[in-house]
Amino acid sequence: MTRLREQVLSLIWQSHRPLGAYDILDSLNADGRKAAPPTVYRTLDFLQRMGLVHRIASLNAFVGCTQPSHHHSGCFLICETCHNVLELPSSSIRNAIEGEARKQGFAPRETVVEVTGLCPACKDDGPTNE
Amino acid sequence: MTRLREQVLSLIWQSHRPLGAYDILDSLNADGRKAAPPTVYRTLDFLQRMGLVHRIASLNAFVGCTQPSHHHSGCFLICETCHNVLELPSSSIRNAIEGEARKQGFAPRETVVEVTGLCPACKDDGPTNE
DNA sequence: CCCTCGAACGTTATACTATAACCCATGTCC
DNA sequence: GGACATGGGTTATAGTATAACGTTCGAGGG
Ligand SMILES: [Zn+2]
Ligand SMILES: [Zn+2]
Ligand SMILES: [Zn+2]
Ligand SMILES: [Zn+2]
Repeated sequence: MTRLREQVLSLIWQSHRPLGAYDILDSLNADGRKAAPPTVYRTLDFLQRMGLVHRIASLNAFVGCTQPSHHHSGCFLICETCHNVLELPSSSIRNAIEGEARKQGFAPRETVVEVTGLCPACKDDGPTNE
Repeated sequence: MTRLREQVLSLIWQSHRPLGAYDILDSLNADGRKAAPPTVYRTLDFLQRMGLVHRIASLNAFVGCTQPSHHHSGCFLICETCHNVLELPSSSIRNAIEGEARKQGFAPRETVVEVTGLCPACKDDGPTNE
């Protein structure tokens, strides 16, 4: 864990929404570091390999993992209004999906599950607040 | 259904792999049409709204739907070697996921399920053929 | 018939996301 | 000290997507 990696991880943890790579880049540069895109993407790759960060494919953005203890593909509920993301403990869902895949003779390696919709707060608050 | 839309849909159907928007763009232009990116993206938006085409978020690419009769989010098995994609009839999986989401008070609208791995053919053929 | 309106598409420019390729500094092992 | 691996800076470029505006054409109403 280097200073750069800590810095990026901390940015991701402090935001409760997914961060784009260029958001992170801007924060780093605002913070005095002289970074360019490859720096950020390399760091994100590392954090993903460590299981500390997930990429949200449908948003091109990155979130901290809430169960970094073991490697896993995540399962995410993404609010379209407030943009908060909830990571579900996904093992049962993933098992179901990968079971279905194996039934087709397919050997799963990585599974993306991303549900977009409205979180409890935004669902109840009606269409008033964006 | 206009000529352009038919043309794009036919390109997508003829390819058994996901096509990138710029692949489609190149095909159109090779075919005499003078198209630019917005033309392609607009057409793809339309075809998605019609339920004829799905976007694969983890590939930034588009595939034809195999059950265009009713609107649905797809559930895809994506081979990392041959790049073929199989769309599963996903209702049971989607129900499970969306049930889990509702348990959290979340109102699901769209669900992305994308499994990458090896298809039956590539799994058995070993690492020989790319 | 002429007018209005909206849909489809062309056109230009630009934003956003990600990677290639190369360099140098530092640390470890022999 | 030399060989090698890792981290990260630097420059350039590739790949994906949208904003904003203009033109054409056809449907429907006066
Ligand atoms: Zn996680
Ligand atoms: Zn919300
Ligand atoms: Zn489908
Ligand atoms: Zn395959």
